[in-house]
Amino acid sequence: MNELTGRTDGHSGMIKVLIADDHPVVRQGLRTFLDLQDDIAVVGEAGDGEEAVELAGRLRPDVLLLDLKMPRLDGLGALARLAGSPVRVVVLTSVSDPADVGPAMRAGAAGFLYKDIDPAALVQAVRAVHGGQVLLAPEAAEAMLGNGPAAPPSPAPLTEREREVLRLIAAGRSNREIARSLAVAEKTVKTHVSNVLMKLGVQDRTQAALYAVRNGLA
Amino acid sequence: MNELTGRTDGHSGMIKVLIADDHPVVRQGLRTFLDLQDDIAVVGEAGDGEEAVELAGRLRPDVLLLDLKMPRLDGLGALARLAGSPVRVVVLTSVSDPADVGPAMRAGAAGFLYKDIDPAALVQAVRAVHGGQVLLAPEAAEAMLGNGPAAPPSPAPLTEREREVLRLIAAGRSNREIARSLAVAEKTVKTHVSNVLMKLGVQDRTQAALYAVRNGLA
DNA sequence: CCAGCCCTTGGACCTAGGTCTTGGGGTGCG
DNA sequence: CGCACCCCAAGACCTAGGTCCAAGGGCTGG
Repeated sequence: MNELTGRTDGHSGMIKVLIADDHPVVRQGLRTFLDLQDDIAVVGEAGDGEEAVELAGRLRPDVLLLDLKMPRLDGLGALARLAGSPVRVVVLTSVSDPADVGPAMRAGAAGFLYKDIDPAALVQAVRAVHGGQVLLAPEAAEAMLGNGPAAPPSPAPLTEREREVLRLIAAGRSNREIARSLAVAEKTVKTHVSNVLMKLGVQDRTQAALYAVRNGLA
Repeated sequence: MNELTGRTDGHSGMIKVLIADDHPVVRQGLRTFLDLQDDIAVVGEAGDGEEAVELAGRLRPDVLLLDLKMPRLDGLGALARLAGSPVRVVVLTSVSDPADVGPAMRAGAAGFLYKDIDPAALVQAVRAVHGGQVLLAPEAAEAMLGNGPAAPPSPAPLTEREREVLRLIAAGRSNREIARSLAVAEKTVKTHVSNVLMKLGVQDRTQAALYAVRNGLA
């Protein structure tokens, strides 16, 4: 929409930010600091993931600063529910658990930062993410690279049989039913399913079904 | 579109029929007989489920006469893949296996008949189905009623927690992940999932996910 | 205060789903 | 011809998903 000047002009380009953290003082701190920037407007605060998802839908912020550890619904859960939403989500966590990085990025986060970040850098980060960039704290980046390329679902071509199986998965059929429909052993179907999962880069049949319907392969 | 006179007029209301059966002589028999009717036009023939799905998409018939036992992809499989298609599918089977009726109807069949049907009755059936009716051979009807009301997903209300779990299922998360996100034990999640499946009237998480996205609960 | 609902957890149990590995049957190529 | 490669199929094996059953705590309304 607008260029990446790192700073949009006065009023029309205000970056709307939503803050989600279960700790009120953190929210307050972030809010007052971010509001000082004349290109950023904090439009809301959420105390848990549930609220974050709800407010993200209503307030339509450009950027969501999201804590991971929260009651009711945590950051990862909220992230999952925001799939497909236009909001740019920046995970902002205190505890540095490398195991969270992969799932978060795979779930569509646009950034992964730690709370010890320099405030000025955070502001820069918000602008960068709003501009379309993805950015990771150094430690997070390391964690990502460590466990391999998590998100390269290289469009490996499916074989005829595999497409067939995928379509039936997307129709909600069980392996047994698929086997009957294709007149092969259930074991065979499992093999095909396994290959489909690998090629699509997903972990189970449910994700495969979702993938299929979203990409019109249904 | 047109009234249910049981017989649409001359040329504009021709009922386009596609025949799917792996036995050529059966196809030939059906075709010649149906083509004698001046309100019915057989627009194509398929020798297996694969072909049936393909031709249904290309020829856009009004009615598909579908055999169950077929190579490559059987009737049930074809039916599953035609979900959402406007084609009215009439299952036309030779073997009378009551166990097939439920799945077929649940998969969206508009009719379930046996091949020993009186030809004149078949023609009537094609017209009726084209007119929007659903009809079952007596034996099929019995089989349906026998195994309970297969398709009354009475919209039992989900509890707050259950909706939450459903949304996460629809996001493709595993029970373990959902448990982490909601900060509860995995067993708890399983209980919720189980309840959701029951209330939605589906058999597994994949179907639940599909249900959720289709009904906008995602 | 008790009844009833919701949420939670646990244990025991069974089955569907997935992974890994192997082998047969094409087909293309040196 | 022999080799390599791919698709399909299938057996052995392990794990996640789901069912059934039971029970305790919190909240609400009669």
